[in-house]
Amino acid sequence: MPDVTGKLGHDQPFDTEEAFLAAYRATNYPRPSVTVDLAIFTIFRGDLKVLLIQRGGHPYRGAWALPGGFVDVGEGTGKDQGEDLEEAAHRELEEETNLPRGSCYLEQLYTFGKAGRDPRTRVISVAYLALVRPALQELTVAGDDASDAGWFSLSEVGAGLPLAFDHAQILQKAVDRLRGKVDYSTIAFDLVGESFTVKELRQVYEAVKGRTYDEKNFYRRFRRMCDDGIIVRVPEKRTTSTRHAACYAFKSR
Amino acid sequence: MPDVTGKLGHDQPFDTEEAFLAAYRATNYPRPSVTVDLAIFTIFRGDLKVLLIQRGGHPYRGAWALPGGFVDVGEGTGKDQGEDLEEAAHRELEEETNLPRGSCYLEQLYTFGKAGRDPRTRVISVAYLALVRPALQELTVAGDDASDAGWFSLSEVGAGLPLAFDHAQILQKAVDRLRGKVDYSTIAFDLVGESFTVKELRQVYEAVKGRTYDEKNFYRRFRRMCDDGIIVRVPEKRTTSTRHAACYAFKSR
DNA sequence: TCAATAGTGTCTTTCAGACAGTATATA
DNA sequence: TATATACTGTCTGAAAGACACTATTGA
Repeated sequence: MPDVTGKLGHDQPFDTEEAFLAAYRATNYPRPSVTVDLAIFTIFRGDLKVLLIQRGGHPYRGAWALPGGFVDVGEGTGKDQGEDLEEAAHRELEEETNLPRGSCYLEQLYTFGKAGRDPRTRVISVAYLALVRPALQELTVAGDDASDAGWFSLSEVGAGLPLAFDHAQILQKAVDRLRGKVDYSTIAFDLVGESFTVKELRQVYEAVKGRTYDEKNFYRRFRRMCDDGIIVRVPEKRTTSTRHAACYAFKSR
Repeated sequence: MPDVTGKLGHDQPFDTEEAFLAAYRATNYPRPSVTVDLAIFTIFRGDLKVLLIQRGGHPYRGAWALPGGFVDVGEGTGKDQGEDLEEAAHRELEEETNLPRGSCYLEQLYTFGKAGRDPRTRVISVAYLALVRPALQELTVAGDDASDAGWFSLSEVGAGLPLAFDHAQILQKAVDRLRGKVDYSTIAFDLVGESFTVKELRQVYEAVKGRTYDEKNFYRRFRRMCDDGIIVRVPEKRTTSTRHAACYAFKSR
């Protein structure tokens, strides 16, 4: 039944909305828990990696899972409703990576709400997709610390590393979104350093899409982005080998 | 804090997952209400329409809103967790349109979870996008019945018809998704009849995108879809004017 | 001067947009 | 036979894939 009457376990009528809200008391109909789960990606040595944490307790004890946590809904009353969904995602991202807020790309992915996906109680999970630049990667605890968190190649996850809950499904959706979006958006620029060479950007595309790109054709595509003002030259030069490569930066506006 | 330890308001340790779950009791941490809201579109006389219902009670009494309702989470225990999120969307769609399940296109759109979006209590809304074929349109109560539900042109909604809650934002996102997806998916076929002429399909594209398409170029595009086997000829002919137009059908597989 | 990587040019196909013309059926 | 609508063809430009060549710099 739709909420056409505005009743949320309380009877009508009230003349004004103020009066209604003042008298309103939330019902005790069962409510689900709502979590935010994160598919955090980075690129490390030409490989697309996802951040996983090992579960210390039941259920799925010992299994690897996407990081996440509960959304703070405050007291749930009209006044104190807690944090925004997106705020929760930012907070979790910050907690998991130790990176300053706003340093990573973050977008909502999909909401997973099958009954029984968590054996404890009804949990609806709003999944987010996050991208960490290689330069920031070393700042994350997960980088070196071989504790209960780590970056995993997608091939590892696919081959014999089962994930907790429906996280394999969430991860798949995140990869699909990333792969699809890289073609028609500027999302790739959130997976390279602030300044980058043509080759570096190409390697991001290759890692994300899981295929190679023709070097020459990619140069042309790159130059078109320069012509369009999406990318600008920066004075810097990269000197990894004999000849030095020019550096570029993404121009957000 | 992420749910790395598996604790959901209950202390460790348990040797087996079975033992843990048997002893598990859900906590009384505040939980949000979760609703499913629907942006249901159809095309009527070359115009993209959305289904709105008028709110009979507070808050936003008298305002128009997207149809929706609460997700049934059962008792919230391990055993009885209620209906899947998608199931809730199907149920709402069925209730709102009176159309048989499976007769409409349905996909998850986005989850809206800003604190304060509902003045009563914390409500997280999982929005869905639904499409109703013109042929089915007349079967919906909203068609003729000038009661508390009706199909509205987007221009009407934009110009001086304020929506309740953050539904204007939801609607905008739905329109954007529809507009974007029509170019690279087969979503348009869910807005025409089972059989259709070239012109009819073009009019769907025009209504969705809010622009005109060159007739001849569209024919070419149409024929490519025929060549690719996406569309097949059906014996039927449409006889709206002097010359009869050929009819086609979408070939899902 | 050689080896290794940076960067450029051409051919072809595919598809979209602009535009002009032919075919068919009813009145 | 006239007219309204169904349907077809050509030119052009943007962009992607395949492939061969030139330029720069350190060792």
